[in-house]
This record gives sequence, C-alpha cells and structure tokens, in this order.
Amino acid sequence: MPLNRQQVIDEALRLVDTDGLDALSLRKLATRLGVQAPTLYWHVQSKAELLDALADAIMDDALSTTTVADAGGHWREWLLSAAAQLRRAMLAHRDGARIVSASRDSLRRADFSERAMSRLVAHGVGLHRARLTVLTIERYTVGFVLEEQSTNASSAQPELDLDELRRRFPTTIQGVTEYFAAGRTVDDLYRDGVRLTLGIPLDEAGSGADA
Amino acid sequence: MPLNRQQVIDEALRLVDTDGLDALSLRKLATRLGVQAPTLYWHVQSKAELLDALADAIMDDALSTTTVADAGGHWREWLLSAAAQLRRAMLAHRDGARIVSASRDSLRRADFSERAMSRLVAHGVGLHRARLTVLTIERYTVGFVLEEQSTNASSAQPELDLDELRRRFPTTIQGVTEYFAAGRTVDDLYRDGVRLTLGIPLDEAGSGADA
DNA sequence: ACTCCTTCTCTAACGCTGTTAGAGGGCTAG
DNA sequence: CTAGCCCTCTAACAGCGTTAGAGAAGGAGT
Repeated sequence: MPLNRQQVIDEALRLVDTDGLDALSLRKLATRLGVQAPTLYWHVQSKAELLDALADAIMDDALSTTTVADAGGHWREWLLSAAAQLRRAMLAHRDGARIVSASRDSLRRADFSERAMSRLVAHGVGLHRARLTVLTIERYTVGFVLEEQSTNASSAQPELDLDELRRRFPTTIQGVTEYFAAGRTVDDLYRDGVRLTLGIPLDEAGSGADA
Repeated sequence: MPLNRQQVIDEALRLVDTDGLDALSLRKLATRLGVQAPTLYWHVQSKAELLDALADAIMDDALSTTTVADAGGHWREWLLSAAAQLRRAMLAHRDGARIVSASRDSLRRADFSERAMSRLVAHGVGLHRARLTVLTIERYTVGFVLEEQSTNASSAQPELDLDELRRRFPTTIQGVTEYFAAGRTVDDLYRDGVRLTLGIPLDEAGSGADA
C-alpha cells in the first residue's frame, strides 16, 4: 500500500503533538512514515502547504463539533459555546494556535465565521453587530490560546524573583491572585473574556464598580 | 568603534522591516553590520534571545507613547487609546505581532498590563473587572494585528473565485461589504472591537467618525 | 618594556534544514 | 512487449543556527 496524503498530514500532526511545531522537519516526518524525505514531495507541495493542511485539520475539529452545541437558547450562549469549541480544537494540539494563526488563507476559518454570523443574524442580531461580534471573539480566541500555549512551550525562567514581580506588577499580581483564588480556572478566564465582549453579566465574587 | 548590542538589535529590526521575519538570518544580519556571523554571538546569546529583544523593542514603543495619551477623560476612552497605541506599535514593524506574540516572557507586556490595570483601578473599576478587561483587550489586539499582518505577508491567492466566495460565505461577505462601504477603515474595525468589549456604544448606521 | 587580561572579531566546521534533479521499480492498459 | 503512470529512491545544493578555538588590539600592573 503506497503512502497517502492523509497519512502524511495525520502523522505530521502526531509529530507536532509529541515534539512541538519547531521540531517538525520533513526528514523526521519521513522517517516516521518509513520513507525518505523527498518522497513527501509527491504527496505535498511544500512544507508550507503541509502546515496549511494541519491548520485545516485543526479547524475541521472546531467545525465538526460546533453543530452539536446547536441546542436552543440565546444566541449569546450559542456563540460562547462555539467559541469555546474553537479554543478547544486549537488546544487539542500542541502549538495549535500557532499553526492556525500562521495558516495563510484557510477557508475553514471563514466557514467558522460564516456559520456564526448567519446564526446571529438568524436570531435577529443586526448584520453590522454580528460581524463585529464574531470577528472580535475570533481574534480574541486566537490571541488567548496563542498565549496560553506559548507559556507551556518555553523553558522555565530561572531568574524571576517573585518579590521583584510583586513590586513591579502589584496590581496585576493581585488581580491574578484574586481571580484564581476563587477557584476559577483558565477555562473560566477565557469564557469570562467572551462574556465581557458579549455583554453577558459575569458573577464577580467581589462586586466591581462602574462609572 | 566596536559593534554594540543595541546596533545589532536595531539592524535586525531594520532587516525584518524590509525582508520579513522569515528572512532574518544571522548571516544576513552580520553582513549588514560588516561582520561575520559568529561575531554576533558576542553580543547576543542566541537567535531566540535576539528575537526576544526585538519584541521588547517593539513593546517599548507601545509603552513610551501611551503616557502621552494620559489626558483626562473616561477610563474607557483611555484604555481604547492605549490599546490602539499597542496595536500601532506592533503595526509599525513588519511581522510585529508575530514577533511580540512569540516572545517567551517579556516583562514589557506585563508592564503594559500593569499600567492599564492600575489606571482602571484608580478610576474605580473593580480589580476583578479591570484584570478581565485588560487581558481580553490585550489578547484581542494581538490576535487582530497578527491576522492583519499575515494577509500582507502571504502571496496572493490565485484560485479564489469571487462568485464561489459569495456563495460559500454570503453573510460574511455581506457583512464585510456593509462595514467598509460606509467609509470605515481597518482602524475603525479594530477600535469597534475594543468598544464592543468595553461596552462603549458604537454608531452603526452612518459614518465611522466618532467623538 | 614585558606580561597579563579583557574585549572583540575571525576562520573552520558540524549537523541540521527545505528543496530539486533525475533515475528507477512496479503496476496497468493497449 | 511496450507505454505510461504512480510512487519512491539516491545524491546533492544552498542555506541555517551554533560551537571551538585562534588571534588582533589595547589598557593595567609590574
């Protein structure tokens, strides 16, 4: 049985998952597939095209399962769960957000936008606001997961003195501490960001002032 | 006069600006500085550290000018202009958002958060909401500029049929068309996203001008 | 004047990368 | 038996980040 484009993509994704995006080389990938590196060029135009295919594969996951969350309810709730699905899909693979954000034209991302926007419009949201809302949440999500995954990937910082941090970033540290002290998780943090954007009221332990 | 770490960073940034991040190699950089590649290792620990320094340089721009926008007014307006400043700083260099988002630990980004959060808190915003707001807007901004710059960098897509796009993404296309037809720009789009998150009312009907 | 030490740059090389050229094996169709 | 497609191969190129180690230049101390 000859090799197959889909196998190449799958194995590449697996390699990325174990070793990280920076460790993905065509030679290593070829070896895993029991083949020589130039052979891959029969199945794939270039490494860049392979990366685009990986991004599409990740986005497919985000799209395939969004339908499930279709159950009725307010459009805000629907969008919140669709966005969480997008995040989960990127989070499902190491460097997932980097892969998706680096892909150059992916139509799958447009599929996501289209699905979300049309749903909002169908629920009576104005076209203008629908577009703005979906775009904002998409970019927030990419930015969020990108940061979320970059901290994992990097080596530990040896020289950071906690006391100096507390001195230099008192408010930030306090805010972070307060947030997680209440038993909240990064998942909650992400969703609260979406809620903020959607104007969904969030339950703060200590109430926040407004002006 | 011997070479100098600052010169290395400056020239690297200039090289990135003209040729893009992917074209930044130590050999090319060294040649521009009239020196051999290994010499750079005297001034810089590794290429990764150089990239971090570039990110810091970009963030310095974002921080140095934010103070100017300190003039009184609602904290929402202040944060909007601070965020716009952050975006402008990344936009000022080719692949700026990629450089910033890939930097592994930058304290300058924490400086930005700290400054924004403390300002919000000083204006009476609760710690919880301040943290959430600043974090959301930061990640939205990185995601936004990342996408904004990635379209520039890529080669033009030859095979995209406009009719097929219209068929596949009717709502999206309609929304995009509507948005820009009113004379709005990408700048407006970015700011409207921030406004949405901050709960600042945006004028949907007519022009993109705002008070 | 001589030596020591630091600062900065050099040459040479290692192992890795994506990619191309081009040969060839194996299968199917005529 | 031949033609042609599908798929894989070997060999090689130019480029990459990085290291080892030599050496030039200059100030400091004796």
